[in-house]
Amino acid sequence: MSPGTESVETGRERLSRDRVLKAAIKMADESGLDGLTMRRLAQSLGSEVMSLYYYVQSKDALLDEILDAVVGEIEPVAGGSGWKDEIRQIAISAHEMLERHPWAAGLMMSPARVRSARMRYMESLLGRLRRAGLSAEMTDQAYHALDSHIIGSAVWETGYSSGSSGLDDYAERFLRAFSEDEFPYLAEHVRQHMTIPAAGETTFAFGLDLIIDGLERLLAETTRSELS
Amino acid sequence: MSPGTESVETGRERLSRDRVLKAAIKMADESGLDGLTMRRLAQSLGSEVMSLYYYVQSKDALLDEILDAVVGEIEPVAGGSGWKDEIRQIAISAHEMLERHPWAAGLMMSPARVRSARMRYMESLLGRLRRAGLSAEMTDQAYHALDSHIIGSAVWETGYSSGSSGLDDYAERFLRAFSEDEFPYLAEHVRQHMTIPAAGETTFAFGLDLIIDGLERLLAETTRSELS
DNA sequence: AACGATATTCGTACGACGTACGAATGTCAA
DNA sequence: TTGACATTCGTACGTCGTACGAATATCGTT
Repeated sequence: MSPGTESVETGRERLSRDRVLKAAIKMADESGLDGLTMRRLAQSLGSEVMSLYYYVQSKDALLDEILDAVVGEIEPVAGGSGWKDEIRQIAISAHEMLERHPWAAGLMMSPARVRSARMRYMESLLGRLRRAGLSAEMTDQAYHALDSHIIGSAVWETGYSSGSSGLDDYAERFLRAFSEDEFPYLAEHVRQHMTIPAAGETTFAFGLDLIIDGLERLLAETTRSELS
Repeated sequence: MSPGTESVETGRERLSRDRVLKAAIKMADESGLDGLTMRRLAQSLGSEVMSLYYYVQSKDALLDEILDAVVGEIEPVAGGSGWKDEIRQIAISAHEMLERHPWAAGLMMSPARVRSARMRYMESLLGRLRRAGLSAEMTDQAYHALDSHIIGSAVWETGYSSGSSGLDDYAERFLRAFSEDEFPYLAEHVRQHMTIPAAGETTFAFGLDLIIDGLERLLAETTRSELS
């Protein structure tokens, strides 16, 4: 029982930049961005608030970093399978990342938060489009269409799943809140969501293919008119 | 100079639910959601904080209300011009609303905030799709594709225009922050944004038409296979 | 082993936020 | 004038991010 022998008492390790970031991501995943508090974060690490500021300049900087960390989870795509497939894979990987870390969607909107992983992601998407034969202008538009869809879908799904308990409870209360005569289509829509469980994946892919197929057609038109 | 004669001294009128909501919208438009503070709001109305709570149950309820107010600005579309045009008009009107009130995009994501104006908007969009001949399932998917695009685009544009001063300054600093050899396509993309001013409208319409045209094609396929 | 330098952790305090509670004030009918 | 009700506000609490500087731990040198 010499002092200093049982070095760890409450399981509290030395802090580190990495431990702080990991814990922050975990907390955001579990409690959302609002649940991520410097005090709660410190507590979860067995430390005091101000200790965090040795590893992070500010909460805003912390958000920058964990955003770039999760963006880095988007898998770089293996080449050689045609631009349609490759873009599809990138988009789906991004979508999966946003399902794991729904809070990231809201952060991705800001160009002020673009860091290295995000730049690599943008570069790969832009590159595939451009090399598929799209003009610079069209690449630009296509990129935004894809990103809008990815972020917009994530934002939607987040909203729908965040209804604490089961979605059905909410949907039923919602249905009772208005007359079906007045909103017949809306009623049908809500019922659709109740019967089909977790259609997120399918719905995302539906819109994605709408966009990609549209691009393919535009591309075909362009090249055809260039030949004539 | 009898007391009580000059009833209004600092131009401060009686408060009212309407004045509170209008001021809140104005403040959110000018300063963003973060800039909308109960204290600042009271100040702008020449009142004290707690006076607001006579007209509004909580800040959260206030957000619900101003969201529904601006959603109500989306123009109901005049019928008779074909479903493609009508859906296009609804989407564009929604997009314009979100340009006027960028903060609304972030709020729209939550199904918990669906109120009457929002329900009317959803009903009209769902109705056009369904009456165009889409199945219930396809209507569902199409609706989400459209909404994702609308919200996603708004979120993007918000980010890009919120760079305080000119975008160009930011873009140039951004360009210097990385090597063009490493990110050639990204560099081109940023330049694209610098040269073409305010491409928001065009870019939005580009993606929108991609989706709508895709729906038209799917619809054609469906009806064709039904006939056979 | 002792010391000084550097790295790491933390205690205290400030101003901003949303809002609960109840008292103060205004308005108007009887 | 009085009482009832509508409207406004003062005070106070607990939350947040974080500035500042003091406390403590760690480690290379002697």
